[in-house]
Amino acid sequence: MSATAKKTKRTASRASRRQQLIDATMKCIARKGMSSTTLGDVAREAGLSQGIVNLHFESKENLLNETLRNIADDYKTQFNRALDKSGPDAANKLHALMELDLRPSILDRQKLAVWFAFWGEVKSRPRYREICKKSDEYYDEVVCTLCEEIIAAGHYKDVSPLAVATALTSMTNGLWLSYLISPKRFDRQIASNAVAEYLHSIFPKHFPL
Amino acid sequence: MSATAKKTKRTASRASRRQQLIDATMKCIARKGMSSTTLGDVAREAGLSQGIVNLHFESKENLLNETLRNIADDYKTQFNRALDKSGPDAANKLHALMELDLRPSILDRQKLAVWFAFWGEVKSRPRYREICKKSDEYYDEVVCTLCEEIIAAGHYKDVSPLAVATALTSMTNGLWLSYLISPKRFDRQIASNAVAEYLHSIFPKHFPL
Amino acid sequence: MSATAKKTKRTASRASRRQQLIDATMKCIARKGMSSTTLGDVAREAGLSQGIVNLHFESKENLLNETLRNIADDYKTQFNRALDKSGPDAANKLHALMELDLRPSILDRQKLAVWFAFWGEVKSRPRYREICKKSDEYYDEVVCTLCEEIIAAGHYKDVSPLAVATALTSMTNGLWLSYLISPKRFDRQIASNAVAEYLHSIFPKHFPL
Amino acid sequence: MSATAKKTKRTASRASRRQQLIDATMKCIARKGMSSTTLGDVAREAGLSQGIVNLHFESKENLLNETLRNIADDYKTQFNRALDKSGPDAANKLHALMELDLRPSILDRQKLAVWFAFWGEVKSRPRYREICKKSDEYYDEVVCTLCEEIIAAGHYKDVSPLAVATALTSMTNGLWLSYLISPKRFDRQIASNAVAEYLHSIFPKHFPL
DNA sequence: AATGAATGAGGGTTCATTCAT
DNA sequence: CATGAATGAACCCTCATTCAT
Repeated sequence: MSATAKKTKRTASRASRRQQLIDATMKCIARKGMSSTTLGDVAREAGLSQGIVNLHFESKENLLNETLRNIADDYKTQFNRALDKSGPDAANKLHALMELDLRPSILDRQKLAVWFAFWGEVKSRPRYREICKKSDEYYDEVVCTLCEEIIAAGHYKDVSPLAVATALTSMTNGLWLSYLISPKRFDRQIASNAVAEYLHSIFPKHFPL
Repeated sequence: MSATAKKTKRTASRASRRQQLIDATMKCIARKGMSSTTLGDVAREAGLSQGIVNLHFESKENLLNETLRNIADDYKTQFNRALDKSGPDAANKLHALMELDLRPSILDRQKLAVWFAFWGEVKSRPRYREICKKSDEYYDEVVCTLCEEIIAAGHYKDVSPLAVATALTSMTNGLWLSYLISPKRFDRQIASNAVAEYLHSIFPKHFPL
Repeated sequence: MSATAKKTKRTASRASRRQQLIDATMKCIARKGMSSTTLGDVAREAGLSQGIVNLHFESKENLLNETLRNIADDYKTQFNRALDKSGPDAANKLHALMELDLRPSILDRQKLAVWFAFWGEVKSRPRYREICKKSDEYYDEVVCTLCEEIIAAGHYKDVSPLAVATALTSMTNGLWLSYLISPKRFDRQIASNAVAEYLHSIFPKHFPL
Repeated sequence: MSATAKKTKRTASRASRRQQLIDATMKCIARKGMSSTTLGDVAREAGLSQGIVNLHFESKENLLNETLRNIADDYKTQFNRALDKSGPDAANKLHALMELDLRPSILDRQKLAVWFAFWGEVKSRPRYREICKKSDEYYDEVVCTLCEEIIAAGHYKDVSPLAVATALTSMTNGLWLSYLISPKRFDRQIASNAVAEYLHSIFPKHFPL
């Protein structure tokens, strides 16, 4: 085996070990909450030894930052894939993005617990905000642009693309919260209807019932 | 001073000390985050001594529960007041409730930080859910009922009250999150417009632009 | 009421309050152990308020010293009474003293728990030793003198009064320990027999079976 | 080094660290008393760090239980060795056991302080009783059986083996207390004589002066 | 790279003591 | 004399971090 190959393998191994630890972190946060999650818990969940997190992440703070980055990247990937897979039509794309947020791979209680765990600390930890800032702005821009296109195409009067984008984004975030807090009362169909009804009432031509 | 007066005073004093500690707790959570808030921080914030929290709340867990209950009661009071103050008209009431959630006394970054701090742990601490459950159901019912009344009054077809209520509640919750995460990008006017636009498009007769 | 009467009454009241607190202390030590007994426990047991012990005893250390002194005085009183009540005969007196240690007023698990609680700390708290020293020496001397008288009266050969006194005192102390540790296995009759058999075997003429 | 050897070494090391901490605990109890012994004291005495006790014993309670078990095991070992080393003769064995309790390795003020520290709390901590129960019953049985054998062999009339066993066990326990409380007044020779004299007077044929 | 024993700072909590009432 | 709220030192315990293996 060449030195390069070796190095490659070591690197790969290192990356997968980091991912393994991040996965364990998310499981722990979902199960025990952020404030009760210890590095020992994470190591145990990963089936590894006590000191392993510091070995791979230097500090707990860093592990948490990377965990947030990981979940944010995960979302971004799905967001872009949803955008790509849907046809070129703006309404189609917008609908796909809204539905994405209700898909089981996103509307997943474990993942939501992690998101809200970070949001719960975001005011006191600006770093968390920084990690998500760019993507958040990107999502807003995409949604806003789509709205603009639809408004232009449909000649909708008195409709502010920014207001609609704000409403849509807020709505899905709020639905996440509902599902996180009371999963039993939550009904994915009703949530979907709520979004659909909203889109229909704002853009009736593009979103027929 | 009579015995009754004494007792009343002692009781009042005890209650106010508890409130003082709860206020300090909220400030700390907002400033340092839930996972970094220690009882020492709370005591210092309140200008009192180390052991004071355990003296009045027995445990940190209990302090946190009471803090959540306090902020939930605070919201409930404002909710009911908004309901009472607005006229008897359902649309009026609904509008008042939506505006309430954007009023500075509610859309306050410190309070939101506290709300989200608790929501961030709600999955792993069912107690938090229990504390809010009843009020949450009450709010949902009120909003849903108002929607039903408006739908009946306006003969709106194809509008599900539950879907609208869900959309509205989710929207304000989502707006809270936006404001918490990026207060600078948040624009209260746009938020207000987003809600108004939605209400107008769903119930045009009741919510003219 | 005259000033003197008042003073007398206050003094008496003060003494009885101290006794009340000492009694509460003994109950607590018996129930919870010395290391878990707090001044709060004592005050609660006495049905009084938190700060009461410091008011009457200045410090916990002082309360414990006085408690030991109290239980020691109590024993001394009973010891002397037993000595007085029994006839003038030395064997009679010796027998009375031995039986005293098995009487329910002495062989009482609560009292024993207190004695042993203090003995358990005696090595590290010389003050406890000092409190009991004089009486202990007095008891030893009395028992030893009685043995000497009996030996002289019975012309017992090869019997050391000091050794017998030591054996007797140790025996009753050891029986106390047995009763404290395993009250169910302890049989007062067997204990009594053990002492009687010993006395008989050493001083057969004075202690017939 | 093989995996087995490693494991063995790790295990051994772990066991010796526990023993080191137990030894430190006994020293602290003897020096400061049970109620003043803190985990910090124990760690300092062992020359290790604060958290070390919880690392190896989980809790203070557990450390104390293990300390008692350790001292009880230590005694049991010496008891059985004394039994084995003495000849097959019952009187010999009984004498060996009595002498054992006066040997410096047992009649050691530090060890006695530990024993009495636990006995001082035994009423409120049934666990302590449970830890010693089996051995205590074993000792009683052994001593009682030896007495029976001697009684049978010597045709001693009117001698209850249980009473003698009780007397003997109590006596040594009582002697321990004397030594603990007033080591200066205690005379090992007198103690030994007291026991010898008793054995002689009860079983004259088997224990000549 | 990985382990896990060890560290020690800092957490929640207890409690002897003080003090205003 | 008595109360009980308040204090703050010190306790037990946890846990992020280090380090020898």
